[in-house]
Amino acid sequence: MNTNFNIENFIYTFSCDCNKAQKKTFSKNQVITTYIQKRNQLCILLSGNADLVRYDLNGNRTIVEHFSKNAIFGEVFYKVTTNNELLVEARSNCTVLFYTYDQLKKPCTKGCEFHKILAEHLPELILNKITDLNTRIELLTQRSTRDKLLMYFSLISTRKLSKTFELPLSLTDLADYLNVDRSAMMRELKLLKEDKLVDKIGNRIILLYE
Amino acid sequence: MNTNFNIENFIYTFSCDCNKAQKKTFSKNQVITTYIQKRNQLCILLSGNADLVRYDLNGNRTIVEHFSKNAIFGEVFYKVTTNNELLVEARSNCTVLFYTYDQLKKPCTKGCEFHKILAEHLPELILNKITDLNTRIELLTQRSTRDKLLMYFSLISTRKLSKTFELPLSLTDLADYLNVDRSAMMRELKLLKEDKLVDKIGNRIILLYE
DNA sequence: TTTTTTCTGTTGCATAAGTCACATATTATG
DNA sequence: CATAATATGTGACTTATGCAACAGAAAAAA
Repeated sequence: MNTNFNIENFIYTFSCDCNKAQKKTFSKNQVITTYIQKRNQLCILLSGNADLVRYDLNGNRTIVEHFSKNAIFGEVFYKVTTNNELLVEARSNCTVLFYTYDQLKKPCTKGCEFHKILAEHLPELILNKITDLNTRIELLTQRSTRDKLLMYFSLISTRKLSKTFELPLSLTDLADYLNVDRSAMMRELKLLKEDKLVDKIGNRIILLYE
Repeated sequence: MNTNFNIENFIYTFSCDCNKAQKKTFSKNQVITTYIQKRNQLCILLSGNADLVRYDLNGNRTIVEHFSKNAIFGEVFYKVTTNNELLVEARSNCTVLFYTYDQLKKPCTKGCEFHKILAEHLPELILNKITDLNTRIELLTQRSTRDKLLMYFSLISTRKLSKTFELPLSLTDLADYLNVDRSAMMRELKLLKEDKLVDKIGNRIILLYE
């Protein structure tokens, strides 16, 4: 999903005269930013994991996107105007770079190394984001809870190169990510076990098919 | 959703020595391309409308994305490997530019105008794509068929700046786009009419709330 | 440690949404 | 124009999923 290029190392190495970007750290469960459609904010996640979470008027919670190292996110990408609350929440301790789109758009007048390297790698980061979003859509357009679970497991499985893996999410979060009711998801999980398609020991998933 | 910049005009104006891009035209319902994960294809829709459509093993059809003028699409953005068939189908007559990602990535050695302008505007096109995808996810994560319909109508309404508008899709396609069963969607549409939230005369939708 | 909070696992019940089937309307096509 | 093909609209029935509620396990906090 993510590039091997390590922006963080580079950030630590180089300093940039013209750089208006802010670097901040967050601890688990802190709110990194809210989407309020004005600042054209663009962020890069240097380390840690975070989620874009939506709370709707009925109190429903949806994990809209999940971000890991090198993910880009922020208001620039989000023109949807509903009344819902959109927060980026840290899942673990995080380091985040804050830009505005304008800062990134125009080339650095001072010709500094920092901007050069960032501009060079931004297209790749963006490309990764698009494939992530497409994968997300693929997941959400699965017809049933069962299909969503199976596809999610399959994605993690290929990422980890193993039919056995730890769930990177709590089951509560997984339900919010797959956009299904938690108890309904638990029921389906049980049925998958009964059908000998999937086994689950604690946090560990074992795919039994193929 | 899309930029005001008109690539097509520009394409007709400039020619490019180094340009390996192919420009092709398609008539309604023709298949523009299939996603087969090898060629790193990247396409720009110069004119017309097209859909990325998925046919799954149960014969279900899903409209994954809808593309209009200046939309970019192609395999580069799509790393999902399911057994499903992924086709881009022309909804109307279309003109499409075909690139590979490699062609776009490296700067033109001949320094021609064509590449310069394209490179200049590509970030904006990509940004638009990301907001489109985020909107798509927002739509798909609506809880109920009713909510999906209401959000879809609201999107078109803001785009058209009017509470009255023609549906740009057939109802059959709309169901495939919202990822719901067609007859269930029809039922919900009837309920929305009964609840005096939405009216529908033929192809025309009238939003009655607010 | 103890206490509190969050997460997991499960149930009964209600209901939204899918399935199938068909009639009519509308749009393509020979 | 006639005929085929596709889209719309609706109803009866089934099923999947959501909802509410609770108990025990695990994790976090005091």
